[in-house]
Amino acid sequence: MVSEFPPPDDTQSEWTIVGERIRIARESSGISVRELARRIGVSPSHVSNVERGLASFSVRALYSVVSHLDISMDSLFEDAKWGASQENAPVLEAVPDAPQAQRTRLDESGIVLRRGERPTIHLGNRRWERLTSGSPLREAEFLEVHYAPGADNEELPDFLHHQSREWGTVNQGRLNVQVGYD
Amino acid sequence: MVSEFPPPDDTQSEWTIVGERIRIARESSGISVRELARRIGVSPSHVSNVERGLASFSVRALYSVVSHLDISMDSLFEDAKWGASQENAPVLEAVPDAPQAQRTRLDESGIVLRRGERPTIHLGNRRWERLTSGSPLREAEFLEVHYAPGADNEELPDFLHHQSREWGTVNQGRLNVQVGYD
DNA sequence: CGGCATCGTTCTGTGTGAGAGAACGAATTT
DNA sequence: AAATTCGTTCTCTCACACAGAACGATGCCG
Repeated sequence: MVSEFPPPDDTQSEWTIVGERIRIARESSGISVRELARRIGVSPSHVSNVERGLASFSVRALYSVVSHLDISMDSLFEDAKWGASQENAPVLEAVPDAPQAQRTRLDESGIVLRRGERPTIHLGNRRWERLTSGSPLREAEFLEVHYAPGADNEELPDFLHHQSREWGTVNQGRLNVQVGYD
Repeated sequence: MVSEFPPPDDTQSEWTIVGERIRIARESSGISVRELARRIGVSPSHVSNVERGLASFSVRALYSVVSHLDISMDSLFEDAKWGASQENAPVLEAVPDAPQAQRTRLDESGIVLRRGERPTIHLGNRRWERLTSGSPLREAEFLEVHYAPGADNEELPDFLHHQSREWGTVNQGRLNVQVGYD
């Protein structure tokens, strides 16, 4: 058999790492290839091949996998192809009395946001201070919110209802929270 | 043409909502079907069909979509099939002086975690108080951490290096942070 | 008005890869 | 030594992820 040149196959590296992560997650759960296959409704051979980067899952199979292994889809693909953002992150020390040069690098990197530099939104009797730099669209936002006494969110327009999860701690005072909306 | 019985097609509902969300994200970006198709390397017709739930993306196409639209994979599938957890969430008021019955429901739901009920981990000269209930594996953790003066993380074992992102605010004192590791 | 883009959509058609299923050797267990 | 169970390695096939052309609308410009 005449073997063709191994095609550049830029997806191979991607699926290889995804497969490895699935294997890690599966073994962490302490279940076998066959058991996982049974749960997600595919053949054991297929699971085996995917985990070794020789095959790939369909979206519905992948969805089933992450559901049963209780992991997130994004965690499987994070830094798979582009990323490396986390990998070769520079090792920086954010000590308060660091040399000026390093302080600047840290500040410019967006890793550290110092008080007084916080992007702030004033909404009537509320004040929102963003505690992180970077895009507010993706990932997460981290906010410090100040409500004036008696302030409320009643007049929130509908389009500010967003699909996401929120965590919060009350540092001072007393907060009435309505969970859910109709 | 003899049309077959429409198959139960339990994936249809799933892909329908995923398609809708892609459409919303695309239109929010202000780009056309053709433009998105060009960027992710598929035909415009295919994008159109996927957005209307008549076809589905491969994993690599989907990965390309979320990369270009700057959204997360999980956001596309959240509550798509199982969930509804967010949708029909009960509307509850967590007011401090609420009737006892409602207090109990809120506490048991895991939505509210009151002070004194926090799961706490003592690690030598550090104290970690979890501010959320629920599984620490998935999603996010929200912690209040107390370091004794001079305490550090030096002796952290390797396996505690985790793939995730962390945000933090320093409420009191002075904290030396090392970003990245080798 | 005609002409030209560009929009999203509707067809028909096809190549590939997602996945099945049987059989394998190696460990365990009885 | 028979019977499980493990992960793996084959071969084969059918669905479906996609392409590509053509469609009717809409809008723009002279």
